[in-house]
Amino acid sequence: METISKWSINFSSGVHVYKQIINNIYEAIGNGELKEGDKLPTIKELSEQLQVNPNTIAKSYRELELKGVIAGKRGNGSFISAHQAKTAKLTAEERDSRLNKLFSRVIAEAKSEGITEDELMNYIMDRR
Amino acid sequence: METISKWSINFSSGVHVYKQIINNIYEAIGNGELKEGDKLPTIKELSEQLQVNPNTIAKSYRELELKGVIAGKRGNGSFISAHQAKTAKLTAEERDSRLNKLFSRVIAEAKSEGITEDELMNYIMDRR
Amino acid sequence: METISKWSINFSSGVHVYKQIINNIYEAIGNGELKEGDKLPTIKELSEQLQVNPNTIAKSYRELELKGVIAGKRGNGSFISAHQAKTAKLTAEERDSRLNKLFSRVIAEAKSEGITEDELMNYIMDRR
Amino acid sequence: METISKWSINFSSGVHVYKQIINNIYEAIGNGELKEGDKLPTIKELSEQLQVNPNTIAKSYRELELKGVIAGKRGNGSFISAHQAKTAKLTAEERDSRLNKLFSRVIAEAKSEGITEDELMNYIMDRR
DNA sequence: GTGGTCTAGACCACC
DNA sequence: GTGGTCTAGACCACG
Repeated sequence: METISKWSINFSSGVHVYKQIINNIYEAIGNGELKEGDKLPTIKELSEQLQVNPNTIAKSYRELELKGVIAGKRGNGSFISAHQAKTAKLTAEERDSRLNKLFSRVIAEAKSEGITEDELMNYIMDRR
Repeated sequence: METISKWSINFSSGVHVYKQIINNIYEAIGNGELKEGDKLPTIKELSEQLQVNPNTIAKSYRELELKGVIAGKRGNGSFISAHQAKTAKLTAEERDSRLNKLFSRVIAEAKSEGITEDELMNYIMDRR
Repeated sequence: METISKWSINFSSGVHVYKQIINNIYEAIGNGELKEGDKLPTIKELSEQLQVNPNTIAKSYRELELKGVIAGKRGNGSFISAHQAKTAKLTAEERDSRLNKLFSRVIAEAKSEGITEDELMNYIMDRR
Repeated sequence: METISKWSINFSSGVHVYKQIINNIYEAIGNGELKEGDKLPTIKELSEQLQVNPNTIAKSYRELELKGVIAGKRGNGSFISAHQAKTAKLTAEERDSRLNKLFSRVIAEAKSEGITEDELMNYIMDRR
């Protein structure tokens, strides 16, 4: 559960917060950081960690429960459900296509903010 | 202008429509599909093509105009502005701050498309 | 917050309503009536007080938010942001460019209120 | 007519272009640069000088003609009308009140763009 | 309840 | 005909 604590929410990304939480959970499942039967962080825990209102976390969990990805045990927290519902892996082709689009956007956006492509790349390298 | 017509909107991705439009435009600029002085599709055109309310398109265009990325000419359409080194030389501090914001936003959006942070990083590394 | 309630809109001045609202906020900040962290009137409040559609107020607030002047907290209202030296050190060139734009804009707005360019300049000289 | 040629239009001031033109004419009358019987620039002349569409100039002249401030002579241009319709001089008090508001806004707006009050004042001094 | 997005449609400034 | 403002009102995310 401690490894999960690098989740982060961007409040001005144009992506709904509850959706970002869902996405993070999907990613963690894909990563193997969360496996069948693992316990998810409490709503209260996540709420404090991500600085997000508990209701918002609850909404994310509710939506995942509806899809059968997780299951809530009354008073015991929520757990990754035995039923798979994997992240519907993208084909390598589709993934690369999206990455191409995404990255050419990043470059343009960076430039429009006065950042060169080199500065961008250096930043990303340092970030690892 | 015909090459642009493959823009598409995902209404259930959790990413705001006006933001997706902005992203598409940044992508096209990054791609080289749109260059300085090029004419953007008319608000009405895009509105019909993407099945989105004209005001929503207008909102996207306006936000880009405020950022100086495009410029609207009444009665003539909107155009890609001269890309600016206008934001002037940034301090290292300010530059890193912008990069942080930009990149954390990108991560959120990537995840909303089913791309993990690792996949994103690997892609960028390979790209060098 | 009560001192703010003397804001007023002139619907026939030829100046856009959303711009007048922005101007009022800038004025209040310049006056010292609004300081960092202060709460702005609710969109709904201002809307009723000024007899202007809520969306128009929202547009003003959003534009100021994009510029980093204010920040909106969902369910809590909008607040004056920490005033930034965030735009970083400007080059002399860029600074003069911004001053040119700003000041020529101000002249246009002054004239729209019946103030001549000479009166404006004299006022500023006297002010020193 | 040559002295008039310092009129300028700001297209992003939030003040309608046709209104700016009207304001400029009122100011010129107030200044004494334009007196009763003086000939106004041709629509075509002004259009080229200000880089504004002739229709827009025409609209400004039409509005001034309706108010009796100017009078058009078929094929001879437009002239300042004998009837006064002065600029409805502001009281010194009212004028100073508006200038106070205006200037405190300018300072706040400049600051929010990374310009100090000193830089602003120096710029204005140099501008004379 | 608050900010924010989106739709729909009227009207206007400008070309 | 094009961009842009404003209104009106539904609906949503978030607190």
